[in-house]
Amino acid sequence: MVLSFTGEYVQKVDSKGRMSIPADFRRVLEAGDSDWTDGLPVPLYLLYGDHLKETLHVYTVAGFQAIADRITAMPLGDPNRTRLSRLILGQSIRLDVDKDGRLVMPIRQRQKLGLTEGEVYFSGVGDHFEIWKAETFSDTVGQSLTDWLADQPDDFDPLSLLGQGGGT
Amino acid sequence: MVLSFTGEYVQKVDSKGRMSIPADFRRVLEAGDSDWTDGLPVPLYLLYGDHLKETLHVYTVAGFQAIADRITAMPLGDPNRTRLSRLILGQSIRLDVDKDGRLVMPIRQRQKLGLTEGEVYFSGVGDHFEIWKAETFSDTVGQSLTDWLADQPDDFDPLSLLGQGGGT
DNA sequence: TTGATTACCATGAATTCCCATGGCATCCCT
DNA sequence: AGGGATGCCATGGGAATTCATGGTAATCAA
Repeated sequence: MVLSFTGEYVQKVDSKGRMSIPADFRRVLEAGDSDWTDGLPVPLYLLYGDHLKETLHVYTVAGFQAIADRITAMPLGDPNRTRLSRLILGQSIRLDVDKDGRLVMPIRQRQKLGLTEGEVYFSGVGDHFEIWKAETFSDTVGQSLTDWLADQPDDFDPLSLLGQGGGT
Repeated sequence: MVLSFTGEYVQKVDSKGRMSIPADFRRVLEAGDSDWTDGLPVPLYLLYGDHLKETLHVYTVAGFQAIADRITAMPLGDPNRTRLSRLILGQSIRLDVDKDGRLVMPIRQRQKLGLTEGEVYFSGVGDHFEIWKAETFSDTVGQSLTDWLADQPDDFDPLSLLGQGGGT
């Protein structure tokens, strides 16, 4: 897998639903569209399928295309193809980042996050990144991770959870 | 394993968060990126996951890729995979060493170390190296190591702690 | 028309880029 | 062996950009 989206960022959302996309993520989005050149708006695919509870996922054009291709490659009668089509293809939209580097998130998706105005949390996950309402993230995912860490020994190293391989 | 990051160094940090990466470490970082050639900026991955309390870890491109691969090789439903993704992939960024051999540490990571301006301590740990605020290191880790040594017999040899193995 | 979008400026802070300097260590030449 | 000459290393400083964010005017949609 290509390492692309990494890191986490907290950004503000104004009353119009505008939010700055972290500059690093914009660079990845630009690179992920073969048609993009300097000056053009930066495209992205926003996924909001029902399987995503309190978060939205963002893919580059290339990344989304790859997923779409795999879905359309499935047999026509396969019920899973239909389900995936509805969740992924049916529940995603293509959007552009404006020239100030901001994404204007449609009101429907904002509502899905329970987001009106305030802060959002971005988290890189390699081939895509997640968008959360900042509060929701820290109250749920962030908290459970912190709790889990607190239960580990003082000198605990998460990398010890990796399967085989050569570490220290 | 090939010897890579070894030794310790203290370097200055200016008000912009710039710090010289020890030349020895740069050589390792260069070698750790198969795409790197003379003249190109030297890349590295900076880890700042919540499990790292007062320190940051730096890996070569190859070293980080190896870890990322092992994470993504874990089963999708495994809760440990999710935790590792968030701690390692979500909380790390790729950075370049500038042409003067310095790393410009983003303000967020500087704050995590409680670092404003002053000195940092670098410590080689084989496949990666650690970055500490110099003061923090000497007050905590360095001190506890010194204390522990003081409790050992005069003729104590740390190598006696090694398991089995070769050598005279 | 009225609220909602979209397109355009504005700005302070953060970050990048470029150039400069003193200290060492190395290499080379005679 | 002496004496540069060279080059890398760690640091400092200023100018030029980029970022994130807020505000206002122009456009839409129904």
